[in-house]
Amino acid sequence: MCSIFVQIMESYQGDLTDIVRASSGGAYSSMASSTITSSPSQAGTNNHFFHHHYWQQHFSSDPINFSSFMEGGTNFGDPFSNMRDPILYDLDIMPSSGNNSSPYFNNTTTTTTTTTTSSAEIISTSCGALEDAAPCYDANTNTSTVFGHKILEDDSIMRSSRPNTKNIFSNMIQISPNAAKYNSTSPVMEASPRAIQPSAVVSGNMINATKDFLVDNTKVQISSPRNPGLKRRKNQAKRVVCIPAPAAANSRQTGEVVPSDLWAWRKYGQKPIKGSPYPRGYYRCSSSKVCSARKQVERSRTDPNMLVITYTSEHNHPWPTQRNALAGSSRSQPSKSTNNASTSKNSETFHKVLTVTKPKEEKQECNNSEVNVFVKEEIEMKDIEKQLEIDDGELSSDGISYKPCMLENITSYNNNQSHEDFFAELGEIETGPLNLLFNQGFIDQKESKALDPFHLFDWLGGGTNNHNNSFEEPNSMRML
DNA sequence: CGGGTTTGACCAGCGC
DNA sequence: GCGCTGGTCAAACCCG
Repeated sequence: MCSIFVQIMESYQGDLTDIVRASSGGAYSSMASSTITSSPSQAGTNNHFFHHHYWQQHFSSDPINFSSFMEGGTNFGDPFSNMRDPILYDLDIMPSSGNNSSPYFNNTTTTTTTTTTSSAEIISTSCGALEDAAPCYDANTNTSTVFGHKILEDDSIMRSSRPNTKNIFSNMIQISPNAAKYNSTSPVMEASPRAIQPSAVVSGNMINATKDFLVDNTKVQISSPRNPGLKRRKNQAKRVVCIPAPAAANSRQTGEVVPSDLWAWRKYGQKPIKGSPYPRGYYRCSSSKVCSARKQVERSRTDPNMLVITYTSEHNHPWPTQRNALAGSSRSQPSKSTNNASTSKNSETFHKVLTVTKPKEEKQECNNSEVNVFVKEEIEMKDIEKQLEIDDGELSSDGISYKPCMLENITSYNNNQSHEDFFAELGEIETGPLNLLFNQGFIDQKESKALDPFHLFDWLGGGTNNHNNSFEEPNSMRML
């Protein structure tokens, strides 16, 4: 079972164990737990259905999206940084014609926001979400799936805009507490790794941000090394991806096996972590010297078969368009053995769980049988936590722990609409992240597929580049 | 030679 | 204030 968890929590300390709370219970994750563990048949069925149809509809005609998703779904890259997770695409805002007409995206680039949101704002807007939308109550499971919407609302605070709330996925990936960083009107485009502040800008926002960065690169501010401000990124937004560890076929003797992605990473450190027999590797983006993106790779303490990849900050540049930009990553690429059992397993189903996890609670590790892939979005949530503690009695039952929106809404679709309707809507999001990128001026969208400017076919097709020719599609991909 | 990794040292945040 | 811990630096080295 492949599960993707998107979580928001405070000051994540880099241990995946916080994440898994969502799947195994806890005061703040009972809803998520109910879906993952208490309703496996339903979830599995729905997700299998979703997976199968989604792949067929979404990727069969779009190799770029396909490849990007392959990275996220099976090759375990970092599609979550700059590429919108196709599953999380907002069905309403994604322009079918690729004209970037979405007001949502426009808002992300024109709204100046703050990076902090008071608990009152969060809670009140959450209530607003409940009242206004409350679209996802599932009588069968006695759960409400408003968290995605909550995030939407939270996010909308920062955007001074409220997207259409029809879509269930629209907000899961739009967690952008620092979206304003990339605002073209921002006085300074913080681009230095030493100067940049944490950002959870993701996907579409990032694409826009990339544009802004390119257009307005005079705003780039490069600070001197040894900027003390980055030593501890307490407020850093992080995403944690837990994946099955690829086989160590081409790992170096002492190196960790780091799954490939479309970004070029350079390892700059490795540290033994207290309490863990496995070291943590530190990587930074090597595509751009001013890119602040970093990731940490370590093995799960309790399940060495799982890799925990923590992404920090965001890329401030497009995907590397030159193969040589990926050259360095070849040394740490997984071998063709990525098509192992667990990988194939991952592709069978999808779960997406968006939940709030109370930090520093008892931790649990990835459970390979339950969770193979999950993503956690983190933002500074101290205020939220405070409010949660205050309102624990009320919110723990229906306000904080949120059942996975995707599953619930799929269920809703199952009940109220045909699958075809649901996935027909998904089909509207066929314009993938790269297309968005193209829409931002990189290339004409209509030509994107033919031109394959990112050489994704080469990467996926076993070309000479050793970065991705190690990729072998999992069984589930062969359905296509 | 240019890119990567390795690894010890340094530094800052945090808890006591 | 001190020690622990984690994140980063940078020199040395490796690899294609």
